Amino acid sequence: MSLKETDTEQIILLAAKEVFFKKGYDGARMQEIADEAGMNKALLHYYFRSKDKLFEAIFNDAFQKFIPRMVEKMASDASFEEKIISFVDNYITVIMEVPQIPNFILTEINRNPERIVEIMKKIGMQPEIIISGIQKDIEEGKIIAVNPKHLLINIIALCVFPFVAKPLLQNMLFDNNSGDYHTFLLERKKEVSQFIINSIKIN
Amino acid sequence: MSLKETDTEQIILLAAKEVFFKKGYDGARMQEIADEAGMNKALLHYYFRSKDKLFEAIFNDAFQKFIPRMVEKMASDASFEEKIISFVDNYITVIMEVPQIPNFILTEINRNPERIVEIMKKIGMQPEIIISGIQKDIEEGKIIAVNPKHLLINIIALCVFPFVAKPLLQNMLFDNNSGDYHTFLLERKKEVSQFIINSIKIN
DNA sequence: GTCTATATTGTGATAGAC
DNA sequence: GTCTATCACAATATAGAC
Repeated sequence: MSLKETDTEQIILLAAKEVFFKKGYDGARMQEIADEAGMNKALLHYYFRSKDKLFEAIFNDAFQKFIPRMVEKMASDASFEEKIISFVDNYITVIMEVPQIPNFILTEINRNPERIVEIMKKIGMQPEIIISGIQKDIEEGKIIAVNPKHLLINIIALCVFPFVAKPLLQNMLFDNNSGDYHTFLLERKKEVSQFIINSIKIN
Repeated sequence: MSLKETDTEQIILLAAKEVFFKKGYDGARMQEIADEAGMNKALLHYYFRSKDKLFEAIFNDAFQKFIPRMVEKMASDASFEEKIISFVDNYITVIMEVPQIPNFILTEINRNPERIVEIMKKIGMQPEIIISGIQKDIEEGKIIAVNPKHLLINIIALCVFPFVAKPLLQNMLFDNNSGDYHTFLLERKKEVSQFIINSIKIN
């Protein structure tokens, strides 16, 4: 494949990402993507055939980024504290690089829940490994007895929610000063892991 | 106003809610709302003039339900434990009555963040009252020293996130068995308040 | 108030020149 | 590979009969 061909394709993907992230599938317009990419609508179809195919490329890539790399972190031999600190810090850092992803993914998944079944198979994220990892830590007396599924959801919720609800929380707590909210999100790396550790540590 | 007029209006609102909740503003079609309501498109415009106006009616109502009634609960003289238990139980119960609301509100707010400023004024939810309430509990030594804003977000995140991410979590943890997930959400009333209390209690 | 018919504009997609 | 022109259909909104 020539360099030029790959180039155009990447420009389209970048533009499409921009528009789909902001407007969602239904709100996005091929015309707007073309404008954003500085080219013609027809060219989008030449490279991706349809709006659907173009969207799918964006969605699959974003979904990969959204799914936390939990297995490596949580299934190690480190102490639970270390595992939590490392996971939370890493996950929030990753999301902050493309903070629109959580809202985009959750919106699109709710719009079309059937999509999940097929996606999950491709990814193979195996939550059972994390669940049983937590179970093991409980049995070894490292943390108090909790329902692992609830704990897992709690961890993810604490990391992700501030990004999904950003416009609301930003206005509610900081009068829309985006710099403040950014600082707030950085603080959360420590706050969240501390919050979790406190709630499950053995006294 | 005659009974018949109010009747039709209510039927439209009910149908619109159904469709807007599922598809969002951009995905919703006036035709589908009309079908759902068992009447003609023209009638929707007769009662609400435009898709925008109809949407606004739905959105404002849903937003009211989404904003937790925190002030009453959190500003009382009860112990912090009691306040948390009461708030979490109540909020999750309210959301479970119309579980599509969190995703609907967060999607639409991200799609059009400008909307918030104006809405927030109307509501007057005064988060400062809750923040300073938490501050007071800290000063009185009822709970450990934490950043009140982070604690507030944590509480809301733990309650709301499982609804926003339902399709994902349901598939991830329960192989799409919706009965299991419903039970899981009911369990959270206790799990979440316990989780919060553990993390901030003084040893 | 409620319906049918229609105006009008928007939007994904393709044909065909260069 | 990239562009212009255009098709075909979808969607909001209105006109006007009943």
